[in-house]
Amino acid sequence: MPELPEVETTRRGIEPHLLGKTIDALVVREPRLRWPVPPDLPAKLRGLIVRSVRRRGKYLLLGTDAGTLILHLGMSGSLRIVSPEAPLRKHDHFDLLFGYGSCLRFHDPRRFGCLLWTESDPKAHPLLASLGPEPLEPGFTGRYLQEKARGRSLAVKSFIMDSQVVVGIGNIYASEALFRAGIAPNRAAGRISLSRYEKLADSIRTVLEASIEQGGTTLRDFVNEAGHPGYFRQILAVYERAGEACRRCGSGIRSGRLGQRATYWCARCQK
DNA sequence: ACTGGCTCCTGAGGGC
DNA sequence: TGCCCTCAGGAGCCAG
Repeated sequence: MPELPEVETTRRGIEPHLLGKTIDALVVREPRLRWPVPPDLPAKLRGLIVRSVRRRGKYLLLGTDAGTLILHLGMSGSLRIVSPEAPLRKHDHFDLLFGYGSCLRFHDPRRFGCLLWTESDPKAHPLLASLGPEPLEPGFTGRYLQEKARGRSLAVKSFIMDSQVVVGIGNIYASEALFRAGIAPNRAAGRISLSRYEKLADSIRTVLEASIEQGGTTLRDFVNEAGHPGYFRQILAVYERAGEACRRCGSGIRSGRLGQRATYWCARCQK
């Protein structure tokens, strides 16, 4: 399930195949994604050159001279570079075809992903306008987190999964980062000290960077642009390890639900 | 202003 | 072998 590391892995994988390339066609087989793919999009894209392949949070942004494609992988989406003749699988919802005979193919069984288009500054698009800072960029600090959490009673895990607080942290990395920071997931966000928030900001950076290095985490669906899985799963500390021994203290990893989400933690290491 | 709950969707896995 | 149920989750949306 794509979180920031999986989207960044995808971005890095597809970028060299797309930069400077001309879009020949967009072929939409299933427009019913999270939001419908605009019906006039194929006509708009034909002949445009991809000038940039960027990421904002979990959104991929393909920049052209006329506008920007906004793409989200939802929770089961993946993008692969394939030959246009590659056999179609179920749930291959659209192809972006390039003049040199290559194809960016979107696959998404649950259709929570999206493909949208904006001709204005993408930062001003409603989906992107209220996003919080990037966790791997300088504005993201423990002080920022503590400031943002002031007076708030919700659980710290839900707090760091809120894209208006910080982007890119989904259910897997929220549990992992809290374990590394030694903070219990249900602790009220507004009642955590500055020094512990500094440790949490560090843990978030560390866990995201480590996962990007491993090519992301593959639990069920995620594959990179070449169709290969990511390997971060092998070093997950708590996620989907209920009942197994904590790698740090040996006691059993707990699991439960918090804000309708599966949550994993070590009761001895996290307070 | 916050917070928690619901919703979209399909496939996997468990129980019987 | 097959059916039914539950769960997985990103994030917008809405009610309280």
